[in-house]
Amino acid sequence: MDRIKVLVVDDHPMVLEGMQTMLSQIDFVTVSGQAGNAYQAMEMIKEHSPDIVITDISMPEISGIELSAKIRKEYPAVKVIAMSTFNERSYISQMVQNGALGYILKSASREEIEEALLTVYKNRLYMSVEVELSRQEINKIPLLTSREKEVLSLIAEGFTNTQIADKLFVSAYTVDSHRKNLLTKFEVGNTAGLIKLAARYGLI
Amino acid sequence: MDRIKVLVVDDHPMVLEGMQTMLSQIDFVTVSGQAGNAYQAMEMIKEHSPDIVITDISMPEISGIELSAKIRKEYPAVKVIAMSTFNERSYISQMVQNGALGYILKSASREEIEEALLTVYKNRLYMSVEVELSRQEINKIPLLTSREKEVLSLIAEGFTNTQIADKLFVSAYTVDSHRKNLLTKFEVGNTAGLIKLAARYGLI
DNA sequence: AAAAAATACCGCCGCCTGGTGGGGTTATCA
DNA sequence: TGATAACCCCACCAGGCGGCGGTATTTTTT
Repeated sequence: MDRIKVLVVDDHPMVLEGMQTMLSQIDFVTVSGQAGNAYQAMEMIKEHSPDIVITDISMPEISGIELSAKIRKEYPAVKVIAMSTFNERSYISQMVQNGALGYILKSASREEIEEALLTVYKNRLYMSVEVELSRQEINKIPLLTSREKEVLSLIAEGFTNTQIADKLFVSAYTVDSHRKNLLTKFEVGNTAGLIKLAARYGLI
Repeated sequence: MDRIKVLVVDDHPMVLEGMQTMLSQIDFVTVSGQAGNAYQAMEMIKEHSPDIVITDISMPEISGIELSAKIRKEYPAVKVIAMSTFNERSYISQMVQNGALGYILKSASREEIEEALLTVYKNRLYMSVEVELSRQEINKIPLLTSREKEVLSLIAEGFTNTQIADKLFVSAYTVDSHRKNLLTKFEVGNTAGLIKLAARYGLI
């Protein structure tokens, strides 16, 4: 097998250097270059035609998501692995929709990067374990009605049942019912637990 | 001037490698080692006695904050620079309280790391520009006593005053007092607002 | 000695929690 | 087409506990 040519894209120099070092320790990989933004990345692809592009998601100007779409359009043979921190899980589906074949976290070990590269090279989907785990957690996020979302936001802002009732022109009992349904859906026993989960899921 | 001996601590191998590479490009720096956790870090300090330790904040088991406190206690001559991602700014005040002299983000450039090292080496405080900008928000984070942090965590997990009292072997009245102090310190009117702010500040 | 933290207590008001059910809309199917 | 189910929004009640205003002692820290 030929060595896999990899291009790394990230606006953080530290990550760029770290990835470069880690990739150079893998014997079947040749790093064909580094790019600090999407423009540089497109140029490097044109010049070096890498097999795989590993790109950060959140970058100024053009995001990794847009870059991925651009690559798929102009260079469909080039495979994309998306990379992010723990806190950007919500982008996973967007990346996959835009043609990314892999998804890893910046905390990935050398072994994991190796596996991701090999899997994606064979044109198969790779998801890091942590991502997969958090995907299940995402599926645990209850489906809320629009009214429930409304009430949840107001509770989070510290309003009481009565105040919320006044704002929504309904009885305080009604607000209370919504609150209770929220507690049931989130499987928590009181407001504190509710707000904590809502914050974790990015709902407030 | 002798070369500054630097130890890097981070549980993400990619950051470790990246920082190592970037530091090796600075002529007045010698990297005296890498550590993947706080235990390794303490051993390396004992062995190599570095001038400066650059440590990640959020690490499993022992956090960078605790590590910083430990270093100040056992090796007061060793200076600490804290490092985090964008999303963990709330820890800055805690780090400074625990003896860190500098604070940089993982997106720092080589030049910025250089400046941070030189400043801290002279025993002066260094804050990266991005951090400085958000410091005003950080100053709003109330200083909590250890007991208050404990109670806050338990409230966030959904326990009632009585349950918390049982866990801490104190009266429910006491727990209530702590709760009231928390509400006052956070300037909120009820538990919902308390948990929301605590979550935003990364305290729970 | 002074300040801060942790502890403990009282009483009132009302929000919060647990349980129950009615009216309206939509979807599906016999 | 009428029946049934599912879901949402709304409403009510009883009781417990939280929210909130105090006061005060003991322990620890500075």
